[in-house]
Amino acid sequence: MTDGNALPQREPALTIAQVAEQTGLSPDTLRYYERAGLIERIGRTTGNQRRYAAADLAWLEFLLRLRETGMSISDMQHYAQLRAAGDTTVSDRLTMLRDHRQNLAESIRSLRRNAAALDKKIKHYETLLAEQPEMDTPS
Amino acid sequence: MTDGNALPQREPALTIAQVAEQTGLSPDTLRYYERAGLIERIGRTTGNQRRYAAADLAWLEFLLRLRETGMSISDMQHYAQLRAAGDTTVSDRLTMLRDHRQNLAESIRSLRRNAAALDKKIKHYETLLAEQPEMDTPS
DNA sequence: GTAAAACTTGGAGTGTGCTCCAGGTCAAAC
DNA sequence: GTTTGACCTGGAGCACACTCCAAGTTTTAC
Repeated sequence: MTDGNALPQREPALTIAQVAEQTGLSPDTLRYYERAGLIERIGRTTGNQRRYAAADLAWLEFLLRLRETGMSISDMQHYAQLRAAGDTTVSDRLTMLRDHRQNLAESIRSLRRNAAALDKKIKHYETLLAEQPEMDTPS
Repeated sequence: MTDGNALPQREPALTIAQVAEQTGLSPDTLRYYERAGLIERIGRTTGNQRRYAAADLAWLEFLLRLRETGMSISDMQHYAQLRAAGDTTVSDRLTMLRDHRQNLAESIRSLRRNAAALDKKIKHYETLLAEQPEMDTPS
């Protein structure tokens, strides 16, 4: 939201390939996120090529955190819209984050329960193998 | 194509709808899993309708655990093939489970890191709101 | 015995989140 | 100043994990 669209001063201004490198996303995915409205329109060179500012990077990294914790694209779109709408949406964003945080806590708990059950199964197999170490040699 | 397939005695023998109810999977998904080879062919009535035995239920529940911890269908297919191949594959299955368990541990760690970062963001927003409690009343 | 509900199959369709492509423009290196 | 590689857009295509459908059969309830 600087000017119409010009690049602000002398910020780092990374190319899409550099951002891809740093985030682990592909250039295609970066363009897809922008099209999908997860990212506000990135500043361009006079030749219409994207140049990412440090703030864009930070926002991308936040989005990645949401993604890695299982937030859907459509929820991220919603969050991005709130963010774009300005300071009056802070409490809505907080609500979204708290909800997401709770879901996350629950899914971590669920994973830990399943991990414990897996450990049991693994121990069971280990016992089996310890009792019959070689199947190749019949009695 | 029935026989070679008859129902064993007087086991519980649940219908597909009952298994769907108990596992939370849809009947379509249960049939899909069977077609995909995640489940061995389920016993049938003389009229060709599926009747699930207790062992089928137990296997399904194990599959669900793998699924919930992020194992792909194709990996589950692989595991199911090993299982169908009999006791000589126990050590291969153990290897798969250990690998999966390690991936799971790493993804739990990652989720916890992200959860901590989310907590920071949430606190930041809470502070913001505490400082400017009402935006509705301009100064 | 019959009507309604549940089940069967093979195959097509769907939502999500990318990923690839064609045809063209732009930037960097020489 | 020209070549080479990076980038642009709109749109098609893809992998995954289901989900739905049509047309027919079986089971259950009465």
